Order: sequence, then structure tokens, then C-alpha cells
Amino acid sequence: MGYRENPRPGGRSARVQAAVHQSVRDMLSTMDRADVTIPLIAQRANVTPSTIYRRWGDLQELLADVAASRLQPDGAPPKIGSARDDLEAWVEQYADEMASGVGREMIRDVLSAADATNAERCSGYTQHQLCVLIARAKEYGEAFPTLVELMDHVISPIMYRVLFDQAPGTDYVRELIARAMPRDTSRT
Amino acid sequence: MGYRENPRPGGRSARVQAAVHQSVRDMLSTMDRADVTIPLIAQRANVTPSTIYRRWGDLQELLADVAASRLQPDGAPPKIGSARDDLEAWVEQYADEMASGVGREMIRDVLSAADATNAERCSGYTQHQLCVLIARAKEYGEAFPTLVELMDHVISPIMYRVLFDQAPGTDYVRELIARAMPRDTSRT
DNA sequence: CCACTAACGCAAATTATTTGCTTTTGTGCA
DNA sequence: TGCACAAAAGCAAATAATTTGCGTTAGTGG
Repeated sequence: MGYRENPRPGGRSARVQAAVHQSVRDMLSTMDRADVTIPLIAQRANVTPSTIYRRWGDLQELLADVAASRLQPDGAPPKIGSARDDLEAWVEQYADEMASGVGREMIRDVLSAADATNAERCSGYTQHQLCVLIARAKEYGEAFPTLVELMDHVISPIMYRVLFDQAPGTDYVRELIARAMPRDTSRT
Repeated sequence: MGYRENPRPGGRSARVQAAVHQSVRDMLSTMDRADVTIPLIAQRANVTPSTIYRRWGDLQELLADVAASRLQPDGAPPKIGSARDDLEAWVEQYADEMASGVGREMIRDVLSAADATNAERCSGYTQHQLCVLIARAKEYGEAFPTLVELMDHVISPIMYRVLFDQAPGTDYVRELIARAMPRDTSRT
């Protein structure tokens, strides 16, 4: 029972996890998602199906785990200029990524697992990136929205559209940000 | 092939659908959702599993269909007083319903189906209710947010929290509404 | 009342999932 | 180094879910 949260790198367990994740990514990119099954994933990863079942439980949990890993940001948001510019650029790429076919499927995977851990992981990633931007604004002495304001009025609307409707465009993102900025900084 | 979207009431197809929906609702309320399977649903509904498979495809689609039906509002938002009061009351009950264990599961069911139809259905229900409130405000001559503003800055943040984090409280809902109201109406 | 067809039931074939037991592999300690 | 231990993987049989071909039923329209 009980897999370590951070298996020692190089250990057998870590190798299996890597192989399975890789296998899932490959399959998702080459075939229809409805045809992705645990026995197939296992075969491609050179692993027994029962290993996957015991470790992840079912396909949804596995997909959620893989999706959450893929949603983990590469590094800090790029520095463009002002904190606001950085924010706009970062949110735009965030919205693009989420609105893309692949992004939507990853979010759906993360949300449809019974275990909420991976959903929280994703939300955590987003909040962490925003905190970096907030810290930058503080350093520069720029007026800036709080984390809660950004989550509620910039991230949430984007996510809702991605999940329920259609893609949020670039202009839309900029308007959300403008609306979230503190009054004295707001433009026309 | 091809089930009518609105099967004639009283027809065989409609009876089967009703029995299956009922069976799903019963099972979700009495047993753990992980134990709900199509063969069991079929048995309780006095129907063959293959009927369900042919009609809905898989468990997720069926659950999404049932959940969307249950999320359909009973009637127009109650009239309390001003349109704003009505809005606050309606959004509060909306948030409560969504944040409850059952509500969260229904939303998750709706979102995890491959077919986005049921998700759009739900979003449509919400927008319809809001439109009623907006029309009321117009009738009363009250300043009121637009549909887009309400969806983006009241509904979306609630939904995000329900999906990714924890329950939005009553105070939180009121703050969202206060923030969404047009400036000249806003309170301290 | 008859012909037509969409939707259902049944049962066999396939595929996925679970589970008991064995074997492997990495870890800690002498 | 080498031995003992435990966690995780493999294997295969048993169970359960899904798919599918074909016959039957029940609404619908003429």
C-alpha cells in the first residue's frame, strides 16, 4: 500500500511512472481519446495492466495525474516590462493554452477524477504564478490586484468559458485585466 | 441510430428514459458513486444493459444527462423585492446548491462527459435565470449589471471555487454581487 | 388494419478489471 | 559486500463490463 508522493528518482517506481506517463502522452497525441485504454497504455509502457490499476485505480485518475503534470508551468512568467504587461502576456498565453483543444481536454481530465488532489494542484500552479507577478509589482511599486481579485475576476471567467462555452479571445483577456486593476491605474 | 431529442411523451422510448433516469437518481442517493454501474442501473430500471449502452454510450454520458436534467431550474427566481434583492437571493441558493456535495458531483458529471451538450445546457439554464432578473430590473428601472458581467464576475468565480477549491460562503456571494453592480448603485 | 422502422431484448463474443500469489528490486544495516 | 525486509511489479485465473448480431416489439403513418 501507499506510494510515496515523491518516489526517489531513478527508483523502479519512478521509472514505471515515467514510462506510463509518456505512454499516455503519446497515445493522447496520436489516437482518439475514446480508444485510450489501460491495457493499451500498459502495453506501450511495457508494464502490466494490474500495475496501473493498483497504482492509479482507474483511467480517469491516471489521465488526471498526467494532465496535472502537463499543466505544471515550465518556469516563472517572462519579464516583458511593467508587472501589468507581464500579467497581460502571461494570462494571454494561459488563456490560449486552456482554450486549445488539448488544454480543454487536460482540464476536463483533471476535473473528472474522483480525487480532487489534481484539481487543487492545478489551481495551485496558477496561484503560484500570479504570486510571482504580484511580488514583482510590489518590487516595482506598481498598483496591482490582489491574488483573490485575479483569481475571481480574471482566471475564473476564462475558466468558465473554457469549460462551458467557447474560447476566450485576446481582447477579452485584456478587458478582464483592465477591469481587475485598481481604479487609479485604470485606463479610459 | 438517432434518438429524437424530444421523444413523444408516453412513447416507449420516453418510458425507458424516465425509468433509467429514476434508477440513476435512486442509486446516486443511496450508494457510493463508484459502485454505480450500467448493469446495475439497467437492472433497477428493468431494462437491458445494451439498451443503455446503445442509447447513451457510456456511464459518463448517462450521468451527465441525468445531472443536467437535475440542474434544470424549477421556475423563475422568486420575487423578494428589488431586482438586486432577487439577484442576491437567487445567487445565494445557486451557490449553495452548487457547493453542496450533490451539486458538485452533478457539475463534475456534466463536465466530464465527452459530449459538451449537457454542459452548454447547464450554462444556458443559468443565463436564462439571469435574463429574467435583468428583465425585472429593467421593468423596475433599476441599474443592473449586464448578462456578461454577471456571468464573468459572479457566476464564474463561484463555479471556479466549487470546482477547484472549497465552498463559496454567503458573504462571499454578496461581495461578488456588490462588485458587479454598476458604480452609481454601489454601496460603501 | 397493415406495413414500416426505431428502439428494445437476448445471448454470445470480446474486452476490461480485480485479485491472490509469486517474484523482483531497491533500501538500510551489519 | 551481502543479507533481511518491504514496497512494488509480474503473472494468470476469476469476475465484470462492453460490444455486437440478430430476432422481437411497439409506436407511426398510410
